[in-house]
Amino acid sequence: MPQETPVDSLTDDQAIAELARLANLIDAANRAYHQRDAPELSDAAYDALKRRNTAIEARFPHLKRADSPSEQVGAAPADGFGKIRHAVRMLSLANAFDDQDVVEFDARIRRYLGLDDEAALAYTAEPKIDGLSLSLRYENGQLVYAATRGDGETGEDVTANARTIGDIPARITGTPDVIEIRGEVYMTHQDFSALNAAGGRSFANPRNAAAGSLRQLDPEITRARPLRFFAYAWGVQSAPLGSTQWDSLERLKTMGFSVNPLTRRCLGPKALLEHYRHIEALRPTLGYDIDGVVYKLDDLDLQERLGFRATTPRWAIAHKFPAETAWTRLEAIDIQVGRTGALSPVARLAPVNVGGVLVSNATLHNEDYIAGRNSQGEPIRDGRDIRIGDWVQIYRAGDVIPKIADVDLARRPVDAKPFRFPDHCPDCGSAAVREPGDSTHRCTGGLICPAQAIEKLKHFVSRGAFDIEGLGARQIEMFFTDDLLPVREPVDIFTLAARDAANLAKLKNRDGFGDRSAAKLFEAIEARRRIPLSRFLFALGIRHLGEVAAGDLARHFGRWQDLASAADLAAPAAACQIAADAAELSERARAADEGRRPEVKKTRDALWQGLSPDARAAWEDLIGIEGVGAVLAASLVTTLTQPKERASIDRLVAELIEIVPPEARGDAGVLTGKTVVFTGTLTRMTRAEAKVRAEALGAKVAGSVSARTDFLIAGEGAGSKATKAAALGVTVIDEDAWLAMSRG
DNA sequence: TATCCTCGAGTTCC
DNA sequence: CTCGAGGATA
Repeated sequence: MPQETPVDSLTDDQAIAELARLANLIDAANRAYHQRDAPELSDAAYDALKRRNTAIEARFPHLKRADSPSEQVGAAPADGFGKIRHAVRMLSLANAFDDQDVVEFDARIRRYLGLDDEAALAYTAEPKIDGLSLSLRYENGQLVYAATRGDGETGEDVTANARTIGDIPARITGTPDVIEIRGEVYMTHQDFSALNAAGGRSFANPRNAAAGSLRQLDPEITRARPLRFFAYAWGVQSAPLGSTQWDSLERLKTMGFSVNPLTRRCLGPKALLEHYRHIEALRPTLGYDIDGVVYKLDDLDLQERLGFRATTPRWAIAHKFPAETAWTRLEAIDIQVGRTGALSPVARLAPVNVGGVLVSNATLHNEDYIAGRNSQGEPIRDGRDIRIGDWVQIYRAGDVIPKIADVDLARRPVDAKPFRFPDHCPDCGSAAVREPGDSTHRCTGGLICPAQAIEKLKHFVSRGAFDIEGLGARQIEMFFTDDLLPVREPVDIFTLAARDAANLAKLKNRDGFGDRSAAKLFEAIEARRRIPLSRFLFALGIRHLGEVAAGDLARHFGRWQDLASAADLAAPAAACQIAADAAELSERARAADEGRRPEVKKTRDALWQGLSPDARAAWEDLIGIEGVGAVLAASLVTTLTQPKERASIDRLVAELIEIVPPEARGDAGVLTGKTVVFTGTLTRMTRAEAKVRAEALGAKVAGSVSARTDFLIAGEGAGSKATKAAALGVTVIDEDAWLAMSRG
């Protein structure tokens, strides 16, 4: 890299050239950051470019460019692509990494369907192409749009580019009126080498090349790139394609799509594994990148019965090939502080190429992982005795997260010492303690720890939470340390505009902001003064309270005020729970020392006796919510009733216009709003299946019978629950009645 | 009390 | 994407 001329000694002409060069570099970096099709600059290098640009602009204000990078916020969403909402979510798949995982996948499905002893199930197995997934929508046989996967819900409209790909027919015949075809866009090794040799830019690997080519603003550039497409799935359809996965794929072929020729139908996990080895053996000769084999349950009716987990279908899995590895030196171990105060060690590595990606960091999880053994001194799974200066073998777990696979003890420096985990927060200096039974050290600084505060704020504006456009991690860090417009807690975000108006120096005149971006940011913030209760709760960043639990709580309470008062009522109970846990822990330790059996129930009961009925009722109500247990409840209640935390939340609430209660569950189901409990053995469907069924009909499925239960569904051999239900006057129905009801 | 499943939290590179 | 642990269940 050439030595940079100091800003002060630049001539006007040199400054113009330099500003142009910087604008180009920064623009390219922004695009790379956004489009993932080029190697990215490090944050430090990126910042250095921006700083130099700003310095030159300050020295030569009259030379500032119209498209100055300082006018743009961070990586501007430079997309010329429209957004398209997928009619049916684009899925991701669960992964299997060894034979055992595949056997379990099959076993899980049989268990769920209650087919334990029956003949082997049929699956399809096909190579998992390492490209990018694309969804094609055809209406009356015409291609109407093509969308990238995006986040699964919404993708980018790349229709014009998709039309230039030879494997993608513009028109298909003999199909349902409306159908979405899904598949993978990829580039062969040969085409990839030719493209890179032809000059212009060089891509790191075929996948990046395919991604970069598909996301060209000019479709003519895409046309010139040798992209290909394999179809493997379908979304909405007005008529079924077949009754099995296999038949449907055959149907796709007759429509004119390429389906991977190595797709096979296999009976049972053994056959799947055989085909996996076959594909693995052929891998080097295929001429395109694959990263595993996908297995799907063949029978579509069974697929439908199995349904989905949060993000993945239960009826499919991706069996990944072993990851690539590389050796490098561990130069240092740094400690990062998370939003809950967790201290996480990170390995700083001499940069090394692992499967086409330059890796310089790797997670080390916690103290035990680095030591290779737990606090009792027993070796732990995956753990290694890792020391600074060691040669370590890196792989990317699931081809993404860098991890340490192995340590070369022969090359360990003689003076290398075991890593001593810090007992203080590297950021605020507070004690960092590791609770007994916990694997992580936690900073006890709470609200006073700046690292925690920043991470909490980042979480607050993140996607599932307040999701404020134009306010990402980078901006949060900037505002946190800002003297004029500080943002130290969530409420500060909502007072930004007013404070900016009152300031002499305006945000829009700052580095990294312009007229437009400042106004847009304020607009985005305004829009969030109305926020769904579930998002609001999730945004608070309370430990153990994630998106799902936040949704559960929101549905249960409906209004923020109701939840807050419930927390106030339950406060003594939460304190009691925590005290009882602590007492139990020390009692167990003492009992172990003295060689007697611990007495825990008594103390717990004694503490519990002292509670007011109101407190107890409020607590029981919380614990009664499905998915909410004592740990979450205690965390929630103590946070909400801690005076400083609560004051901060109240300040935030005062700035909001409305915390919107969740919409009542659609009244589509016959069981909407009802709470049902299952007991005994169901003979015609498994418990798990029945639960999903009931929920689809709008019911809440609880584990135990209470006065709030509407129906108890009693299978064979129902016991105490049935007795209790009778005593409480709860309606008890048998399996036949349930089947009739659930068919509606 | 033990076991299974799902969620939460933390992390990397693009 | 993975690990740990919370929560549900047998």
